[in-house]
Amino acid sequence: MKLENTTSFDTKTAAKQPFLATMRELATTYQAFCAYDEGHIRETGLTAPQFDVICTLGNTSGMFMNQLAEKTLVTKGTLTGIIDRLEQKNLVRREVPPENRRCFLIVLTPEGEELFDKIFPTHVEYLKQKFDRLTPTELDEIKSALQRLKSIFVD
Amino acid sequence: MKLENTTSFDTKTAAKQPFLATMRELATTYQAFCAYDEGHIRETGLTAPQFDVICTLGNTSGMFMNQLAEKTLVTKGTLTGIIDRLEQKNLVRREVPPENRRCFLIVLTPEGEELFDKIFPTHVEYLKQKFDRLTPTELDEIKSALQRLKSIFVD
DNA sequence: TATTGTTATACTCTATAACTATA
DNA sequence: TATAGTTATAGAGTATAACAATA
Repeated sequence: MKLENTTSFDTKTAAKQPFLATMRELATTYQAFCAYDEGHIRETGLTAPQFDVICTLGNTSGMFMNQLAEKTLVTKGTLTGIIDRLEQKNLVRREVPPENRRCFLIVLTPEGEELFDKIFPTHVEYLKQKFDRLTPTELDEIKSALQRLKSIFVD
Repeated sequence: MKLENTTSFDTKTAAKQPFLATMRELATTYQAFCAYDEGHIRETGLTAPQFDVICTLGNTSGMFMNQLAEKTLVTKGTLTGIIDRLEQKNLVRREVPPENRRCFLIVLTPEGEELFDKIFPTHVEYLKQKFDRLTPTELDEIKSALQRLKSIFVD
């Protein structure tokens, strides 16, 4: 599960600060989503960061470590370890582009692509099962609400 | 940061599945919040799970391991380690209730309370700075939207 | 000198399951 | 037997910073 934030506040404080309820709702909603999401990821034999890397590389012609680190929100040092383990599993490989030999292009191997093709549509379908309970309007309203919430953390 | 889920999907798939945009919004909003939240937690010298435990114990008369594990969403085995480290820092202690010597009551030490009293209001204030950018109505709309979203993961 | 990525170090957390002590 | 928590095991991710190779 690995949650980062504090979701339990004593009631005295919560009553005085209504925003805490909204914040808690964000955390618990994300938790509920993650619990569901991970239920499926676990079955793939990958860890969540590994799964994320595979999905990020899927349908691309490869990415550099720094791009991949940015997309998946892990530091370059951490990504090195993740890629190492995916390489051991023969799911990705490092290619050295001749024009800039300082960087690696991380590419899915045929096995990696095969896994992606197998797990990705299944995963989307698995998620869709739940999200189908929302009407298109609701889906949109929720998206807008989240965008508004996210906007307060910018700058 | 430690995120659990996949947020990048290729555009082809995303176009066909609008719910992915909403899902991504949930993840990135939570990320934005966490990045802000953790900025402050780091300064306390605690890890996020440790901070969560201290905040959960604040203004209570103590909690049993199993209650605490449930509240903070970690397994009891993991919590043992977290409490061990907080005990080493002299912030919490284990008390054995005479009526049931199978369990421990985890209580903040005076140092722990002092830390809580110092960091908790500061943390709430730190968060409030951002949430004050939302009107009460917006705060409420966002909360409702999140509740609706969370509801799809129940059962 | 700046950039890309690796390595080293050391720690925290995670999952799972077996185990101890108490009830 | 059931419950509360610990311990054992093994692995994965995290942060930070120093480092090598390339540009």
